[in-house]
Amino acid sequence: MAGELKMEMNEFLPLREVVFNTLRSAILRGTLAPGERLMELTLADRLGVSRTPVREAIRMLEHEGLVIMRPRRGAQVANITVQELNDVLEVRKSLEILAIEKACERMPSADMDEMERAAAAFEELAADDSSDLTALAESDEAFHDFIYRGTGNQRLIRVLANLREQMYRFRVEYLKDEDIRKDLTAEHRAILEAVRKRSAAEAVALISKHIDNQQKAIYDSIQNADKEATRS
Amino acid sequence: MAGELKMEMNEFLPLREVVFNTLRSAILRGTLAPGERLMELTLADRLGVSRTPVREAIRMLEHEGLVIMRPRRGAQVANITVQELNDVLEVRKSLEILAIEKACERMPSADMDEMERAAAAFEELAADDSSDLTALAESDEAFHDFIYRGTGNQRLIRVLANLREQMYRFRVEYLKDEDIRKDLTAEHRAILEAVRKRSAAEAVALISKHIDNQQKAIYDSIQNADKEATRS
DNA sequence: GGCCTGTATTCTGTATACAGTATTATAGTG
DNA sequence: CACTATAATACTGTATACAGAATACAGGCC
Repeated sequence: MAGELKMEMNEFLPLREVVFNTLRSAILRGTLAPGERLMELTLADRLGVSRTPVREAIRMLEHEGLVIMRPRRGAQVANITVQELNDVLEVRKSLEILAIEKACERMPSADMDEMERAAAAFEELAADDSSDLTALAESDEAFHDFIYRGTGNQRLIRVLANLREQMYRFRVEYLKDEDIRKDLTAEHRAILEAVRKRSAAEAVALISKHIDNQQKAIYDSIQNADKEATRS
Repeated sequence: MAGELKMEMNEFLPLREVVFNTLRSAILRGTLAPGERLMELTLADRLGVSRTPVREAIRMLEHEGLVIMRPRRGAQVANITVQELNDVLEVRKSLEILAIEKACERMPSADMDEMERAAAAFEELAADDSSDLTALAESDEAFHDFIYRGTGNQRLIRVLANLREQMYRFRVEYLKDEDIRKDLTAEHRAILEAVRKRSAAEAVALISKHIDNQQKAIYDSIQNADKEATRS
């Protein structure tokens, strides 16, 4: 917890964004553990900025659901419960289905070619055992972003992006397994084909399966984590 | 636009909340017009507070979608386009359907009795021509809140509440028509019965209709508003 | 020994000050 | 008269200061 917070420098971004990104990735990679208190002055000192941008960054994190705030008591890293995970996944599944339906209707054919390239890029990374899991996760997200964007619904894009963030902490876990990675590439291919055919029914079935698999993988990884925690 | 911003005083609420509520209702009731710039110092002076809580309140409004911010240029009251309204309603309909399904599964019978009372309260207000439309709108929302809560999904509750907020500016309009009010009470009754029977399919059909009607009513009221604007 | 109370300390909430960027107004030039 | 350059202004972004609430700890009391 005395982990080194390295500012993700970027000359021309507002400080609050830089602080936000820094804290966010610290939470997601566990440098800031769930339940840990986030004190404005401490963080400000450690990051070499004043309290103001830290404060604003913490408020942004609260909206992402990564931090919870209690009035006059400050913020602490959110401790995601299984219940909350279920809640998020329930909403997310419903919206992923909406998204793929609308994408089947509305996505321009040209964008499908780009989507294909995204799928190919993911496959390449997934096949390489040595590749960085974070990069792999980002590539997976890039693929799904094409579906989101295909809906042409800005609000839907925003809500889905936010819901996905809630699960960042688990996303890397389920990519470790090589079998899962293989399944994922196959699923991506199938989804892509369904969208190309503009067959909403088929695409919905596929994406439902895709989410269910992901959900199951996350639960498994939580189980394992619990077991390990018990052992030690 | 030099409208009087009266602070909604509340001794023990943080100032940012008070400012947030004040600005929010000013936007929703049109005291602050769409497109109008929100300048921190000006607002702070007018409300008799410093820039800090104003700043935080504006950030909160941004998340509600009532305000848009451009870096280094400040904030202005969001100008909702028909496109955005469509986007919100598309997402909202999908989640209202999810909500009623889950409510049919999960709502405790005891809560259904409370829901019935909420429906009755709405009917009473709706029947009285002289009643306050804002109060009526709130009563309508209270009814729907029971559905949301019946899902037991905290995240779903939050997302739906936020989406509903986006349409506050229009909500009063479509309650003015007495025929619509009558339809609404009938629809509420029917929904309630379907939930009591735990008949998800029926309830979904009803709520879809309910949302579609609302959507149509809002479009009509926009049309009328546009016509009036053209006339003058 | 356990509980309560008073005090010290730490932290948030709010106000204010300062710096630097956008925007607007003004003057000068072709 | 238009158009550019420059200066003034107005605002946000960031830092800092101050006040009061929450917490922790110590000492007294039962």
